[in-house]
Amino acid sequence: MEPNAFKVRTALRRQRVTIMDVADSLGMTKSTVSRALNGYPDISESTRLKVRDAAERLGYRPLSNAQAIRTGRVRSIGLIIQISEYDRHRPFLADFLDGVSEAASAADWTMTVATAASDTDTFRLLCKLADERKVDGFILPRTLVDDPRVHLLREADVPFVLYGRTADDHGCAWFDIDSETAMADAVMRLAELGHERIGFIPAGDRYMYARLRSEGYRAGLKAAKLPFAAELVAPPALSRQEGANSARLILNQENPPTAILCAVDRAAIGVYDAAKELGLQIGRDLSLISYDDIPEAELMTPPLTTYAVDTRRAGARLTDLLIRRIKGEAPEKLRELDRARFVARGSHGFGPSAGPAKEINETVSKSGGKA
Amino acid sequence: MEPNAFKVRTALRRQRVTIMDVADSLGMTKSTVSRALNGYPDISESTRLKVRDAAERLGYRPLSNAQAIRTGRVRSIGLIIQISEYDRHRPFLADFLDGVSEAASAADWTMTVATAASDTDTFRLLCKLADERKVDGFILPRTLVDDPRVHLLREADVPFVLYGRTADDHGCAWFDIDSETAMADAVMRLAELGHERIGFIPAGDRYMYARLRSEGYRAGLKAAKLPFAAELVAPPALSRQEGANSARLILNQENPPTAILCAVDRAAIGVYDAAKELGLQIGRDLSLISYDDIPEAELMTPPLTTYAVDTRRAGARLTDLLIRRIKGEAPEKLRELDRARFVARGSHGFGPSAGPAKEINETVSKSGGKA
DNA sequence: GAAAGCTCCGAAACCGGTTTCGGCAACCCT
DNA sequence: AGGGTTGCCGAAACCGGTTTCGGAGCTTTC
Repeated sequence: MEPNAFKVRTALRRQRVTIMDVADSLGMTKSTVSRALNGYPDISESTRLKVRDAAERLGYRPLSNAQAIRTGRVRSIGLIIQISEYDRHRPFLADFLDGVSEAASAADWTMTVATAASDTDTFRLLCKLADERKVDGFILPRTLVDDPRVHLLREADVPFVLYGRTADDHGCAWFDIDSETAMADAVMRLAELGHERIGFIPAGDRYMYARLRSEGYRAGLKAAKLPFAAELVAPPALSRQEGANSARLILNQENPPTAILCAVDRAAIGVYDAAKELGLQIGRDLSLISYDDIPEAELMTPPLTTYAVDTRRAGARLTDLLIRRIKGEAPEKLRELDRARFVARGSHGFGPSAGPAKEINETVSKSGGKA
Repeated sequence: MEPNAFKVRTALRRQRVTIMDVADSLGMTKSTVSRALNGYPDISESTRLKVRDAAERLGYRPLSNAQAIRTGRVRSIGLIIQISEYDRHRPFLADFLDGVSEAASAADWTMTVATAASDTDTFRLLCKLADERKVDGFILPRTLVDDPRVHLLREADVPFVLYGRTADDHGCAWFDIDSETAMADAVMRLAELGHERIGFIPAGDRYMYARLRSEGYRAGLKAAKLPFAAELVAPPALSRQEGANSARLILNQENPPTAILCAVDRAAIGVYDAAKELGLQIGRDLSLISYDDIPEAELMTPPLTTYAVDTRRAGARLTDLLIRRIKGEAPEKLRELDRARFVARGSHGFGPSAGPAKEINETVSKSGGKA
C-alpha cells in the first residue's frame, strides 16, 4: 500500500520474520536458506551453520501452512472421538489425549481433535478434515469387527492407524492390547485355583476387542483342559445393569459356575450386585476376574481383580505408528501388540470353597471339588 | 516432470481438485472463482451460481493451508490443558471438548489440543502453536488471579478468551460462571433455614474462581445480615483429605457452625468424613452445600446439595467468543457471565435442629435456635 | 453524442515457503 | 592442458489459494 510500508512494519516488529528476512540478513537466497534448514545435502556445512545461526538469532519460525502447501503435510494428526456415556467419567480420555499429545509434540506435530455425536457425524468429520487437509491422518479408536471408517479411509488412501484390530486388517496399521491372552490367562489362573466351572460374561461381537476376549476365554479353557459349556456363557453385558442380569442368569442354574470372568469391568460391577442378592460373597463364594481396571474397580468390596491397560502409552505408540505411516512406511510393518497388566486384588479369591487361603488352595488342587 | 503429467494425474483421479480445475471447467479464471465463492460483491449473481454449482459438482474443497497463507487464518482454535489428578476421572474434559468441538464445527473451524505437564510446558506450547500459526487463538481454562498466560498472549497480541476471570482483565474476553452469586445464594438459603453460624471452606486464592467464591460467601452473609466470623472460615481445601481436615477444625470449636458451605465439591466429600467421626449426620445435624456437581455428589448419603455447571455450554460459548475475538471484535464486548444451577439434594437439610422437615422449618424461623 | 460512471471479470501480483534446474568454480584425472 | 566430475548455490518455477488493479463493455447523464 504505502510506499514505506516495509519500514513501518519492521519498525513495529509485530510482523513475523520470514525466510526472506533470514536470507537477506545473510545475503543469500531463500532457496539456500530453505535447503540449509531442511538438511539438504547440497549445502556446505559452514553455510548451514550460518543459516541456522541467523534463523535462531532472528527468531525465525517457518509458517506450517506455507510449508504444507508444497510438502503436502501439515504435521497434524486427527482424532475423532465419539463420547459414550460410559466413558465420560473415566480417565481414559485424559490419559489417551495425554499420550497422543506428548508423542506428537516430541515429533513436532500437533493433534486435531473433534467430537462426533453419531456415526454419520464421524464420517462427515473424517471427510472434512481430510479434504481440507487439516490433518495428515487419523487415529481410529474403538474399532469394530467390520469398521466402516476403515473402508472409507482405505478407499480414499488417507493414512490411519487403529487402536484395536479389525477382521480384515489388510492395509491397516494398528496398536492393540492383547486382551485375548489376558482372558486366557485369567481362565488358567482360575483353573489353577481349582475352578472347573468358569462362567463368562462377554461384551458382544460388534467391537473387535469383545470378540477377541471371547476367543481368549475359549483358548484359556482349552489350555486348562476344561470343557466348553454353553450354559456358562452369559448374554453380553456392557453396563452394570446388564452385568447383573447376566450374572443372575448363569448363577441361577442347577450347576452354577464357581468363578466368573467378565470381558469388561463395568459388567463385573454388576456381578457384585447379583452376588449380593444371592447371598454369595465375592472372593470367597464366587471368584471374579475382569478387564479394564476402571477407577471403581479398587473401590469395590472386595476390590476387583482385573487387567490394567496403559492408555497413555497406547496413545503415544499409536501416534508414533501413525506418523511413520504418513511418512510412507508399509502398514504391515506398523503393528504392535502390548500386554495388559494383571492386577491382583481381592475378587478372584482362593478357590471354589470357603475358608482361609492356603488350606483351600491345597484342598482344591487335590480334590478339584466344586462349591 | 513428464510432458503429459497432467493427463496422468487427472486420469488417476486421486489428485485433488483445485480451484484451477473449477475455473477451467467454466472457462473462467481462478480469481473469478475465488471471489465468487467468497462472496465478493463484484461478481454477478449468475456467475456466482454457475461457480458454486461447478464447485459442488466437481467436489472442490479449498485447501485450508493454502487459504491461510494469504488470509492469515487457519480457522483453528487452540486448547492447552494441564491435566491435574483431580480432573482425570471427571466428565469435565469430555464435556468441555464436546462443547468446543461442536461450536467450532458449526463455524467450520477445528480444534487443536495439546496437553502440558507443567506451566513451563504450557508456555512453550502457547508460543509454538502461535508462532507456527497452527492456531489463530487460544481458550485458556482455569484462570489464575494473576495469570502469566494472559500477560504473554496480550503482549504478543495473540487472541484469547478466558474460561474464568482474572484480576486485571483489560484486553481480555472471557466467559465465566457466576459462582460468586451462587455462594451468596447458598448462604441466604441456609440463613433462611435458620442457620446463624455458617462455616466456609474456601479453595485458596490462587485461582480466580476461588477468590470469587470467598467473596460470594461474604456477600451472602451481608445480604442475610449475618456477622462475619473469622473462626468460621476454615483453611483452604481442594481435596477430600483437606476438606476433612478443614471441617474438623471448624467443627471442633466451642461454638461450631450448624452449616458448612464449601467452595468445591471435592472438599465437601471430606466434610462427610469429618462429620461421621464426630457423630454428626449431614442433612440433619449439619447442613452442607457445595459447588461443582461432580459425579460423586449424588452418590453420597445423603446426596450432596450443590451448584451445577453446564460445562458443555461453557466450551461452546467460549469458542464462539474466541472466534469473534479473532475476527476483530473488541474484547470488552466479548464477556459473558452465566448462572450456576442449584441442585437441591439431601445435604443442605432443613435447619439447625433435628426432626422432620416442615415442623422444624417453622420452629427454626421463629426461634433462630442453634443445634 | 461524448464524458462519466457502473458492473463485472481477467491478468497479475502476492502469501511464504519448497523443490527443480542449471551453472560457476574448484578439483581430479589422464 | 583439456575434459569430466563434484560441491555448492542462485534463479526461477511451483504449491493453491487470495487480493489488487485495470480495463472492456454497457448504461447513465447532460
